[in-house]
Amino acid sequence: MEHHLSEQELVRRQTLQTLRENGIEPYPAAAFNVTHFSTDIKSNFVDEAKDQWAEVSLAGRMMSRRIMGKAAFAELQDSAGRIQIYINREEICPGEDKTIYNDLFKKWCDLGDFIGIKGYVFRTQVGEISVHVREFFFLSKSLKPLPFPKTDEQGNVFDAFTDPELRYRQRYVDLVVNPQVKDIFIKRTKLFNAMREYFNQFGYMEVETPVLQSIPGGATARPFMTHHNALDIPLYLRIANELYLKRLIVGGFDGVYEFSKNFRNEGMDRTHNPEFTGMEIYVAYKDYNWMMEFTEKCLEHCALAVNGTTEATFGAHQINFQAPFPRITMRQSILDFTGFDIDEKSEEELRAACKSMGIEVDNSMGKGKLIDAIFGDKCEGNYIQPTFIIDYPKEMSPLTKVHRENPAYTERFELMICGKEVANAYSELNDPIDQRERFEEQLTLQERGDDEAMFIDQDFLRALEYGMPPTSGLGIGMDRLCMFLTNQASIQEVLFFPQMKPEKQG
RNA sequence: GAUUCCGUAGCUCAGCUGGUAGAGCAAUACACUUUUAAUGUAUGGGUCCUGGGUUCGAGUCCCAGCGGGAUCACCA
Repeated sequence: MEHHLSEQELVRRQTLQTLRENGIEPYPAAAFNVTHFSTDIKSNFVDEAKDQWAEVSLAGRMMSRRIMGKAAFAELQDSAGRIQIYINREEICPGEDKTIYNDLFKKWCDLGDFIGIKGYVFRTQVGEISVHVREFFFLSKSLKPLPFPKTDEQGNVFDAFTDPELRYRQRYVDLVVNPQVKDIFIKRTKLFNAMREYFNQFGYMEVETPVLQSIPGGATARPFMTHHNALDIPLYLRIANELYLKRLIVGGFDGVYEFSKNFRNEGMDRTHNPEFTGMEIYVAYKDYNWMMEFTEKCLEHCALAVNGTTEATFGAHQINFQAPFPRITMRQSILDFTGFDIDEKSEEELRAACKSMGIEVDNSMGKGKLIDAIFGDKCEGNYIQPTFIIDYPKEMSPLTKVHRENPAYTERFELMICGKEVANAYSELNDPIDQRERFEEQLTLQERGDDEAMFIDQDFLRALEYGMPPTSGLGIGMDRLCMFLTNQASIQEVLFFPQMKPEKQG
């Protein structure tokens, strides 16, 4: 593991020894009572009420230090932010013994070490709110030097810790030294909390369904495969949780939802990670029209909770999550951007249309895939503001109820933001005979060479045969939504630990 | 998977047509009682990603590999 230690690491290990030799435990067990956080002090302190700030106790990492002989300034970073502390030798070492200042603080403490301080809040000559230290405690030793970005008065950052590989592999370091990174993840948690809160107010129930599935259903994707030793059967990591949530609707719940880690054994890029988080919710006795309203209000609520406004910036785009969102049928969308009407067209006509538009096609593609190709190529990218694309062709929606007015289409919508799919919802197909036929069509597609067609889940069909109420379901790509709400172009920036190739072992 | 760029001190980076490895911060030592990218003086620190090749000589040129970024393709 550690076959080579740098000069600085050796020095810190030596200092660790020195601490012990002087009776100071570098990793003390006792709790340290924190009474205040850095940013609360800085935003609430007023000079007139400084008596209220006469006893504060903070803990965190020492991130910088400016020693001027018998006095010194340092910066303490806690979970909330940073605050300057002032240490005066005569005050923390009033007696003969000056060890705490001369040795412990000046020599045995390194940048990155955890310290605890007790003292009072004051304002320095240049006006910075700081903590005047009366007592100094050593809390934990840091043996590896952190990268220390510096910022000048104009806010220019020097020596920033920016190498993506290091940032992702050592996210703990990234979080310590890059406060803007921490903010993204705070927003991510706010997003999840806001969405939960929105669902819970209607009494919908958060549930857990299997991650290990013997039939990976509910979506079309290559699964990760594993093996259960005791049962001696193959198992798959879920690619979606849809079919299990619907079983719960069959079981009699009116509304169920789950934040689901899904796993897809496919390519990785800046919008795809092998494991990602979906949210799916199913509500009985509703249809996709109801679900559209529910979705736009939910997202408006979430945007407000995360950013305090429905406005969001994504790259060059200004987007607004204020409900309602426009609704456009897929037929109309394709008509708008290509002049081609997909209505009542045969597979051959669609294939010819694709070719004339310069879209690559092959013989494994059925009507659904051909239409999807046109939409993906010519339309999708144009929807910057949140927009519902509705009424998808039947062939590309095997789990969706046929449209009540036109059997060539289904009652399905996707929500597009900045040209990307963020949500997908249906009036759920609950006719078990129809569902079986749709699965069988998928099987035909599979035989034609479509390796993404769905597997047939016999138990799910059995559940439908017992009867499922009319239901609408919604799936949201949480990572993608998080990217839009935090203005991040890469999924790796909204995942604490994005997938990386294994590090080479030294 | 394709194309392209990158990998040098703990961090951020320089290093020209090949000729003894550089800076700032961080570290070490000393000085300094209100500094804030603290300051001043001095010092130490390198598997130049790995392995081959060309060459008298490779951080530099060539080949292969490893890792990463970007773009494209694939991917409900």
